Amino acid sequence: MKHAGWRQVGRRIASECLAIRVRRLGRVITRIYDTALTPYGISIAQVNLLAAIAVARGVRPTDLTQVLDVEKSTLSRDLKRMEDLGWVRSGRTARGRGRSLTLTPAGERLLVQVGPAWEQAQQMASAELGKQPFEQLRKLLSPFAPL
Amino acid sequence: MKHAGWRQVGRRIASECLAIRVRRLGRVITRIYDTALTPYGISIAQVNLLAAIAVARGVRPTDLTQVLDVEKSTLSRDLKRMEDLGWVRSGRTARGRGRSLTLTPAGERLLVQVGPAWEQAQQMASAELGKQPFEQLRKLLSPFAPL
DNA sequence: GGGCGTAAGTTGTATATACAACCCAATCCC
DNA sequence: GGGATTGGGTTGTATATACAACTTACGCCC
Repeated sequence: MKHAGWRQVGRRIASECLAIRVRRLGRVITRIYDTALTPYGISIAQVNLLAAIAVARGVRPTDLTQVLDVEKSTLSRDLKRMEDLGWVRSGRTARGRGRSLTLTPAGERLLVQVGPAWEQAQQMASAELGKQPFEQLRKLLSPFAPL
Repeated sequence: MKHAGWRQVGRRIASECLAIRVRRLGRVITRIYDTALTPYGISIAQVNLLAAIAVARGVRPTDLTQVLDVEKSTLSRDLKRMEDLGWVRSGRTARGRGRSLTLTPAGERLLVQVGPAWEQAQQMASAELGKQPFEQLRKLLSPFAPL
C-alpha cells in the first residue's frame, strides 16, 4: 500500500495508542487521590513510598526501584524530600551494601491518618470510572501492585 | 473495631490502591514508548499532542485540555516547546477567543516518520503485558482515547 | 591484604505534571 | 460605547519522572 499520510497516522495513533490512554488515566486518577490527600500535605506518590516502606521494613532504595519500577535517581530525590519532611529515616543495612529505610514515628502516624482519605479517594475513583470498570481495572493491574 | 495500626494501613494501601497500580503501569508503558521513539528525538507525550492536533486541525489549546485531561499550564509549556522545535504553529482563530493550532510541514513529516516506531512500541507493550491483558486494557480504557 | 570490579547512590539536566496567581482581550449588558 | 465579567493563556513554584555521568564504598579474588 501507499505509505500513510499524516492524517491517517494521526488518526491511528490517537485512536489506538495504549500509552496515550494509560497516561491520561494516570492524570485523572492521580488528581482524584491527590485532591483527597491535600489536607494532609502528602501526594499519592508519597503515600506509595510510605506504604511500601511500611510493608517492607528495612528495604534498601535499590529494592524499591525494582518493586515500584522507578528510576533510582527519581527515588533518590523522592526519598530525600520525605526524609527532610521527617517521615522516613535511613540507616546502615545489617549486612551488605546500601541504606536501610524505615518510617519515623511521624511517618507511621501520618500513614494511619491518611487511611480514611485514601479510602475516600478509592471510592471516588470507583464512582468516576464506574464500579465494574474500576474492579476490572484493579484486577487487570494486580501484577503492578507492589505487594 | 480498633483503629488500624500503621502496618495494617500500609498493607492495605500497598495491596489495593488503584492509583499506585495505574501510576506504575504508566511508568512502565511510558518507558517502552519513549525508548522506541528515542531515535526521533520525541516523547510519547509529544506524539500524543502531535496526533491530537493532526486529527483536530485548528483546535485551540483550551479544547485540548478537555480532550486530554491536561492542566492548561502544563499544555501551555508543552506546546511552547513544540513550537520552538518547529513542529507546531499557532495562529488566530477564525472567530472567538484563543489561538488555533496546526502542525507545521516538519510536524506532519515527523508524525509520519514516527509511525513505524510507534507500531513497534505498541507491539512491545503487547508482548510485555501479554496479548490478552493488552487488549483487555485497551478496551477497558477506550473512554480515555482522545478520539 | 591490596587492587579491581561493580553495585548503590547522587548530581546535572530536561520534560511532564499540577496549582495558584496573574494578565489580557473578547464578550456581555445596560 | 464603556465598564464589568469571564474565558483563555502565561508565569511562578513545586513534585515526579528519566537518562547520563559521576562517586563511593563493598566485596571479591588472587
